[in-house]
Amino acid sequence: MATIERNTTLAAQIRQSLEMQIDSKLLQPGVKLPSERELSELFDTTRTTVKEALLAMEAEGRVYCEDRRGWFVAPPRLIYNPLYRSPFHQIVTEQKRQLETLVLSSRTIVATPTLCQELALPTLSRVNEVTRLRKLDGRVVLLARHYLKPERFPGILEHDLSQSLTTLYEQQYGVRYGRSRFEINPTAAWGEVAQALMLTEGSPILLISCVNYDQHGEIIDCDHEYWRHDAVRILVDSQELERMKANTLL
Amino acid sequence: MATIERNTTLAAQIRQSLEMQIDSKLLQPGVKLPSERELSELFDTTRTTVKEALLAMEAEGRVYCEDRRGWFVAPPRLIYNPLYRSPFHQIVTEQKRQLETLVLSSRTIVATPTLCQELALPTLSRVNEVTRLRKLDGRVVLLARHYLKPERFPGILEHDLSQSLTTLYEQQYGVRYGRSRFEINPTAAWGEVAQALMLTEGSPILLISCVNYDQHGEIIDCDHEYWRHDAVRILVDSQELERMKANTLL
DNA sequence: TTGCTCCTTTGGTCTAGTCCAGATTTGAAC
DNA sequence: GTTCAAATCTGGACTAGACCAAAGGAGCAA
Repeated sequence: MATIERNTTLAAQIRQSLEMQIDSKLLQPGVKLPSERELSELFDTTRTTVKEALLAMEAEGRVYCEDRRGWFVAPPRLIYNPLYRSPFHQIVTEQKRQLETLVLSSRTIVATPTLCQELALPTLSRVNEVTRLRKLDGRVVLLARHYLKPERFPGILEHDLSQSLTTLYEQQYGVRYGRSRFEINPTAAWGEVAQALMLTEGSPILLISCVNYDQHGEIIDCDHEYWRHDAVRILVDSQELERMKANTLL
Repeated sequence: MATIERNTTLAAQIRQSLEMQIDSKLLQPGVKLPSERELSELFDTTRTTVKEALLAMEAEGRVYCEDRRGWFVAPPRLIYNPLYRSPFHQIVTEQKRQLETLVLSSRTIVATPTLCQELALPTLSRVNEVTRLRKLDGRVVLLARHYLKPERFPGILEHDLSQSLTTLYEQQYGVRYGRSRFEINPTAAWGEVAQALMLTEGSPILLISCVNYDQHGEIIDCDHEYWRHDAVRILVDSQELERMKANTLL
């Protein structure tokens, strides 16, 4: 009766073996695994097969890979509610994690057609773009690009953009978040995004696009958030919106 | 127009080449690509390299693979709002797509610890499990498992479960959806899930877990939805909740 | 038509390498 | 200590195959 159908493939055995090590805490989150070459010797096989096992574990979010640096045990996912527009720093610290923000660039650009549509702008409008890289407990997990209307936030690019934009909006411009809208797309990382997230070109990522409105229902800005897919779990509760609204009205 | 950028890698060239064919509509959504062997001959390379290109395109949602059947051009994603609990059939037809539902199993089981927590049940409770496979324009895209409290829906397993559960709840039991809560996890497909979705073990998928409440705030049921990641785009608008609530109150 | 085999095609799994580019480390010069 | 170049280590890209299992089609029989 208790015929445990052994997963026959070699890659599956490697996977099980590594998972046991992780589950038993012998391999702690963030710790580097032995190199693909070492693992292939250890399991008496080739790099190809080891890689296959690692890719499947990566898809599940058990391990992650940093380009040419190695494979690591994945920490627990950050729980994230894109509707809940509180300062990101707060979300992170509430979960007892540590956040680090790097401003990669901030400039004024001509909006792409997609952007014009998202921000309800006429074609060839200029927008401010702020690109920031976020690290969770020292690990790069998110590349966020914010796009804002220049006339709405004059001179914002002169401020320190490594702090919370939410706070900056409110304190410097008296703008507060109201409702918002978001979209989630599982997609692949290319070019700058892949580089910044230390991913190989074509790796699967999660793209979260938010459009945010102020207390008067006017569009404030939008974000394109490129997440390492193993680093996040999206959670949305329709009841939480009640609380949010209460806060906004205060 | 069609500028072939000199992306260095061979896999990137194959990708660009295939993408051009798709973009130019020479390869229509749902059409089968030549086999990996044929492509490797065509591009004068090996299956390994062709596969690398295809995997990257799959991650992006441009193509998809069905286990031992071949590679196909991916149709547009279904836009889906997990908070908006209208009959799934309706969501699909509104987007001019065709839905097919197969009931894979319906039975009473002992709830797993996770399930007990989600449904706020005491340990070792029994729940009804309904497993359904959904096809979009003939293609398998979603495996959904519904878990419901038996005492809440006596004899429900005797009904035709290929129709809308929302409608069945309302018409047979007078239960209507109120608020809900959902979670999105990018993860990997194993065992039955992989088989049902015609995926290879360890392929990346999207797991959407919903907990649904009735008009009185009592838990009705929960779903575990295993989506082919290329088939769906999640869209949530906090304003839409206003409309929803208005509907519920009527 | 229905059911059944058998064969072909397909991707899945795996071997055993090679060469390359970027990241890291090491160690010597300053 | 600091700086910088060289050596080493890592995964990325790629070759050229092999065998396997499942899907699908062809053809035959009831």
